Amino acid sequence: MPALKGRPLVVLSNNDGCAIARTDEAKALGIKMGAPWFQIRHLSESQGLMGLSANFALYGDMSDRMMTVIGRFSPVQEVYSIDESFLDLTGIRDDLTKYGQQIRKEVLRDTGIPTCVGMGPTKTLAKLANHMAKKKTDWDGVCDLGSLSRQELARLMSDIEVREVWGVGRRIAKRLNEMGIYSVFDLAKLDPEKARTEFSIVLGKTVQELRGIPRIALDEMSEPKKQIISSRSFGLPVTTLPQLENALSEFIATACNKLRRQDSVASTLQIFIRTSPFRKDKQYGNCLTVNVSVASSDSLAFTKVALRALQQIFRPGYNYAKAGVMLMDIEPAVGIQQELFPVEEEVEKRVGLMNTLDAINARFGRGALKTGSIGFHDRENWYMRQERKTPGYTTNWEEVLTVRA
DNA sequence: TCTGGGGTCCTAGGACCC
DNA sequence: TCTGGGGTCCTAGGACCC
Repeated sequence: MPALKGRPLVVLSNNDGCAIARTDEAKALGIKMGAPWFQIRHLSESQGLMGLSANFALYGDMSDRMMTVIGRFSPVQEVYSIDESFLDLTGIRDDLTKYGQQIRKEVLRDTGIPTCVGMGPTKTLAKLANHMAKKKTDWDGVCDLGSLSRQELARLMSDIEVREVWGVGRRIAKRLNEMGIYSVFDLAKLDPEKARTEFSIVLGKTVQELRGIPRIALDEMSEPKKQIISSRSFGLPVTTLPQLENALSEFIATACNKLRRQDSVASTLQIFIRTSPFRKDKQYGNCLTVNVSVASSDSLAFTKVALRALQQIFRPGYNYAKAGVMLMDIEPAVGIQQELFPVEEEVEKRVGLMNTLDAINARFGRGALKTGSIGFHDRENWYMRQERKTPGYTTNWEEVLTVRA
């Protein structure tokens, strides 16, 4: 939102629970990643802090647009996350720093999104370069490590904490610190073999990547998911079985839709329910994993299984705070049932039914057509709170951005 | 009152096999 | 008294990512 530029602002998680994205201005107020909104809300009066509910449909759409623009700059692109993408720039003859500037310019022009570009001989170094591009305000958002001298690179790497390296999390950073390794440069000097034996294969690769030896391949094709999760924290405590049935049915619908979109079937379902670990109430949580005899992506079949499983683990007398489903043992849909089993008319009908369901929901909006177990009422009782949501400027006809001349 | 959601990879250890 | 060796598969849990 260009109009909000310069304001301290955070994007809030589901239920407006905690801050999951912060502008520099918000960071300057000392707001940590994951800070609960109720603890920082007072800053809205005193410091002009804004908190906005997450609007993932909008972010997903803007991300697609941005990735399309970036993809114009290389035949080989890996979309790594909602806001990051790797490009193979092998063979680019132009000055890479200028090339990076061009990428930034076009993304800004076509989507309004400000970006930074980092270049290096490995993915880990490119990520590091991107980090530098963000931090060094006089670099205009682009950093090509190849344009730096060895000494310059060493000096810059010495100034960055090892925790910033891609693949080094809190735990590993702590252990590295205990060995006297504090900066990125320290880590790059570590013997990769030692990193491998004393930590893990993964860290061994990371060290080699920091030394400029590619060990993490560029994944062009996004692989189909191996597990699909749909879960939510509830807006209010949930106590009854019917409410949980509604919620689980909706999660199944979401998860199975994702499964069908990647042309897969699953043969294992896990469901879970739990109370809030943050409350002083008596606690209960449980999960149940069920193998189904025939792998499918049938929402109705999975709903049945989920509701039966729920009956087994549900205990009355608790304030449930979260529930979810996970689909596992996922494989491609093609040829499984058809080859191993005679195609039953019933199965074919079901596949047709699911296709129709998806088509209707794509056209008339999510939830236009749904199973009876999801229900029409009670949703307010558990569905997430989103009191501070921005309009779906590009994803909802009612909320399309209009410009007045 | 109020604390997110969705993923991946790797490893160790147990079950089981011949 | 002595009690093999080598392998695979599965699962739970830990670590990381955004």
